[in-house]
Amino acid sequence: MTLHINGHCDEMPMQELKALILKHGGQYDHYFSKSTTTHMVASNLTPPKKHEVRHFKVATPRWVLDSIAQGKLLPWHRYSALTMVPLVSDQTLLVPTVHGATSSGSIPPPGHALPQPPPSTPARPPAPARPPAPAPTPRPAAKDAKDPEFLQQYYQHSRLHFLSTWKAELQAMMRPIHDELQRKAQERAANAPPPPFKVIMHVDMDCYFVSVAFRSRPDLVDKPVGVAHAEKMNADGSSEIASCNYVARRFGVRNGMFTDQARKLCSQLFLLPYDFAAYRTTTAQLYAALRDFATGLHDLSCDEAYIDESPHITDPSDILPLAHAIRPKFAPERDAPRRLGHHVARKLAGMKVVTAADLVNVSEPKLQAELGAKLGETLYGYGRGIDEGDFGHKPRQTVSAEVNYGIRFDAQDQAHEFMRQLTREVAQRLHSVGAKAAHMTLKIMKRATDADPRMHLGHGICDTFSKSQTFARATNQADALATVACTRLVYPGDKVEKDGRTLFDFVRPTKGKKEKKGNGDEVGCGDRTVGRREEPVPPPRSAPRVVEGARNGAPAAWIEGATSSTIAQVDKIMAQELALSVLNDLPPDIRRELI
DNA sequence: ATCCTCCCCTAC
DNA sequence: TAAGGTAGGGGAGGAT
Ligand SMILES: Nc1ccn([C@H]2C[C@H](O)[C@@H](COP(=O)(O)OP(=O)(O)OP(=O)(O)O)O2)c(=O)n1
Ligand SMILES: [Mg+2]
Ligand SMILES: [Mg+2]
Repeated sequence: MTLHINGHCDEMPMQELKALILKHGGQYDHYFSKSTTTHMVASNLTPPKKHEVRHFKVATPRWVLDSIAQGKLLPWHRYSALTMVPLVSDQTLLVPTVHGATSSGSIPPPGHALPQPPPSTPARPPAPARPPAPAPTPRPAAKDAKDPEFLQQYYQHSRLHFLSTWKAELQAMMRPIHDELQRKAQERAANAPPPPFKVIMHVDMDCYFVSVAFRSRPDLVDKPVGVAHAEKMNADGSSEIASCNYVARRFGVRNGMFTDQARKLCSQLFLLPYDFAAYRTTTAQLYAALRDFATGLHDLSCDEAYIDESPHITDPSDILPLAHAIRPKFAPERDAPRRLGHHVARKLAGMKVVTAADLVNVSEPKLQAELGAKLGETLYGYGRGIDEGDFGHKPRQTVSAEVNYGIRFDAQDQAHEFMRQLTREVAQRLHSVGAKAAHMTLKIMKRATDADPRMHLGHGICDTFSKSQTFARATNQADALATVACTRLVYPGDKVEKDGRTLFDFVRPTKGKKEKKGNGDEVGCGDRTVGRREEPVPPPRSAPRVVEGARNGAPAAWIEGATSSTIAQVDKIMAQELALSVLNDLPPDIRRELI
């Protein structure tokens, strides 16, 4: 059973109550979750709050203390914290509990029952009533990017940030292993005939985040389950499902779907929380295991890798047995096809290409005309079993930090302060990989006029703008990056009188496209004014100019209002020594020009 | 031709 | 009570 404590309770500090619950075999939800919380514990609820939670099982802390003291689970309704509210008759409205029980007063199976004091640890006697705990006043959650704590909190909770940064860490971690495998491969090539077949296996963990969550919730393996942040219990909260298991997929639930939509498809869906630390250790285990099977290893993501098995294969019939050996539950029918993005898939469907086999029916020029030269050629090859994709690692070319959530600035200094935080982040990452950048790009997303105003903290429909600049010298200094971002790529416009709400003003505004995600085949871009070569970075130009730009014919020299997103990206990163040596190798006249 | 800048798209 | 990041491939169109 899983309890959530609402507000503070009169009997004892919340932390102590929580510790008691955990100690005696209960689970604890920091946030109430419709799908995992079985009971709520509350001392004093305001009438509106009572109304809000009237469909849930809400008991007083005394219920927990008495149950522990008596060594058995007492019926919660004797301790209901909702006595002022008439009991509802429609119990079917109750969300599933961890045990699937929907009737009130259900007693969980013994294995999960709250009172199970181990003989060695006598139950703590019920705490005597005390005065209310001193107001714990934890710092309120940072609401949006105006809050200086926002960035850190956001990163702690963003799964996409986790995926991306963990992938970069993985690649760094794998480099020595990769080098070693490469060395062995060269040795083999020198001493033995090349393998008759090139066999690359694609290893991908099933519903990764959910599978990790199952380790602590084995009771749910047969249920439809997703991993997502807790939703607001009341009404309209919804969060994105990072991963869902195959039971849930049978209902149509998908990774990346929002919980409100998912629940319409599958009302019994259970949602479990993230556990980023566990993903890390599990991924490390995965890669350690794969290294022992493979003669080549290409890390793709936290749950996925290519392994080169060519030397182990002398005949095609060896392939499946080997795959079975590597993964006992290997299921050929689940072998994922190459997935296509929305836009490409639509264009292909227009050519009557739905499966890979259909690709043989389309000529290469036709594919190239529809999809671009490169992708057309690549897909033409795929249709014929040709994949020239290389299996190597390239050094990283860019480092970037980007936030498109919680961006709600009212004034320019807020926006600039946030830019300073982002550039500081980029500088730190450069330092951590021992690199400097020779180029920087700033990207801004501006909320489109037709964006949905009810949007919570997401970015919604936006126009995007970007501007980049080459540095005279490569740098990894946070201050330098911040200066460039705030004064060279973007600067406070002259027309700040606009309610004091001018936020960013592109030195050279460009016309943006319609939206970030979604069907992006509107008009192409254009309207680029002259790009004259920028001066070397420090010192910044003293007199920035305002340039009129146009989007759909309207003057658009500044961006105003509740804006959206920011990215600070540095390009052409290089080892520190290299940056200097390249510079020193330049002919003196060019060098003087740069410095 | 090739490079550069700004933009789009994809994957996890 | 949510947490739409991040890196890379690549194209259009102008500059060189
Ligand atoms: N839109 C997405 C897609 C994936 N992920 C995370 C959660 C996934 O568990 C993990 C791995 O992604 P996969 O594409 O491999 O998806 P799963 O492993 O969840 O499912 P499958 O069994 O189809 O591989 O990345 C995410 O947060 N958001
Ligand atoms: Mg997977
Ligand atoms: Mg995967």
